[in-house]
This record gives sequence, C-alpha cells and structure tokens, in this order.
Amino acid sequence: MNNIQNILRNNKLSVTEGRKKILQLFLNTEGALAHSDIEKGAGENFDRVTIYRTLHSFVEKGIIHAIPSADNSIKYALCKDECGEGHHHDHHVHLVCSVCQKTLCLDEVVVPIVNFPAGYCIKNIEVVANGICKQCNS
Amino acid sequence: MNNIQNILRNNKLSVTEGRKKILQLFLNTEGALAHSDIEKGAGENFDRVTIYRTLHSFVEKGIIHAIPSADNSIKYALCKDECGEGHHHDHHVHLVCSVCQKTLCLDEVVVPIVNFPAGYCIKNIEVVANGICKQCNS
DNA sequence: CAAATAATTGCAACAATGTTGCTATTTTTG
DNA sequence: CAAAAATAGCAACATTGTTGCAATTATTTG
Repeated sequence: MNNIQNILRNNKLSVTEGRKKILQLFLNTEGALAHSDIEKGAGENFDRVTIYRTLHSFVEKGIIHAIPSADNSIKYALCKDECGEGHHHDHHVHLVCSVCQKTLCLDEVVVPIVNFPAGYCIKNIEVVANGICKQCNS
Repeated sequence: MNNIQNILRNNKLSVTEGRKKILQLFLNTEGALAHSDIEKGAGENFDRVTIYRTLHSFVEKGIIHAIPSADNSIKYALCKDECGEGHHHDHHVHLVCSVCQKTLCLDEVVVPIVNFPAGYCIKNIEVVANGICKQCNS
C-alpha cells in the first residue's frame, strides 16, 4: 500500500512524521536535494537537527546517497534498489547543470572503468560532470 | 630565481607574505590541503579570512584546483602548467586514501571518456576514487 | 489494547565554517 | 620615494554541523 512506510519498514526505521515527510520530498523531486532544500521544503516547524539525523540514517541504510561537489554543497538523491545497509551501488554519473542548477543522477550513464597503476586498491569511484542538462539545452 | 614569486607574478598577483606562505605550503605538501590544514600549517598569526580569499584567488587564477568530496571537506591541490586564469585543465583522477586520509592527484590516471546520451552538453568531469594509496597498500 | 520499552524528536548550547564591509597596512607603479 | 592600487586584518555576522539531554512518539510485549 503505502510506499513510503514500506521503505522505512524495510530498512528497520521507525515510521515517524519527519522521516515520512523527508522521504516524500525525495520521491516528489527530480534531481538531488541539499540540506537547505529540505529545510525549506519540509515545512516550517522542522528542527534542523532532525534533518541532519534523518539524512545520516537514510545514507547509512542505503535509501539515499550523497553526491560530492566542489563548492561545499553536498546533495542527496534516492538510491536504486540495489543499495542497502552499509553498501551503496551507485555506479551512475551525476550531472550538475549550470543553467537550472539541478543535480541529476544519470542512471543510464555508467561509471567507466578507470585503470589505476599497480599498487592502488580502489573501492569506489565518484563521477560528477558539469554541463547543461537535456531540458536546458533545447 | 624565486619560484614562488614567479608563480604569483605570472598570475598578476601581488607578492605578499600570506600568499607566499600558502603557496609554499602547497609546494611542500604531497597531496591536497583543506582550508583547516592551511590554517594549522601556515603559522598562528594568520587571519582565516586571508586564507579564504587567497584560496579563492588561487583557484581563479588556475594555480590550485578544488577537489570535491562527499563529506563536506573541499581540498585544494596545485594545478599543472596548463591551467590559467579562468580555465582549468585537470583531467586527472583524484584518490582519497582511507588509511592515511590523504587526497592525492593521480596525474598519470586520465579521466576516461564518458558517453552521455544526446542532448547533454558536458563541460568538465570530476572523478574522485576512494581506496588505498600505494604507500599504505604495501 | 494498554503498559513497558525503545527509538526519535526538539531544544539549547556550542563549534566550525564561510562571508562582508571597512580601515590600516603593504605592494606596486610612475 | 610618493601616490595609487591592492591586500591584510579585524569585527561582526550568517550559515552549517554537532552533542547531550529531557520530552515525546513509535514499537513491542503481555
């Protein structure tokens, strides 16, 4: 029935107003959300601390993933089903659009294989592209 | 003669104590530096604001480049010669070592070509790998 | 379903990080 | 070396992130 409740239940998180509201926001949003977006979008009477803690536990559980950026504004986006507690499998590329400023997950663009010199042990690779998205480019 | 002075001169920056000291730090350091590293390393009597402003102008001039990360701790590293005012050409991969915590520029590892679907316009691609560096892996 | 237990929230206080305007100082220029 | 330009330092403030604790809310158990 209720998709949101299920997601929380499946990840062994109590179903609370705050978590429901934040998860709803992610489900309704195309592109990634910064902490400040959530603060604005989740209604006025929302403690900042709750947002921090909710985002942390969502990341931990593999419900959302953090997208790095070079301008000190981490964004978060929903993970695909393969992610779970303690492990993320987000092998897609992210795009920051310089026109609409959105950060998008390009699920169809897979992170390429990078050849490292011998001696390195690579665990995971993040790719963030800067450019213009489909919508803004037309 | 003086390498540091030349770098500043070539980039049309006044040669000041602060800039010399911060540039020296970068030249002496293997790996990238965070703002806080510089604050610690540059001596006690250093205004934080000066560091912010110096880093900004170094990035603008193409002397250093910012390395994104998913944990809100931007680091900076020296650019190669091809970088200049207003344009960066850092087509190398970055590695964050989970053992020594250093962020390294792997100049020998070139950012691969990523194929985006039609409609996107890509300006630049950042690749950050997480893993273990050569030193720590031996 | 109510009581007991466990988990989460909100608050307050604080720490760290980043920004802006202004004046004093330093650097560069002529 | 003096005038002009650029930069540093200071203060004040805004934003972002963290921690401990008491009160509230959710879940579990009988």
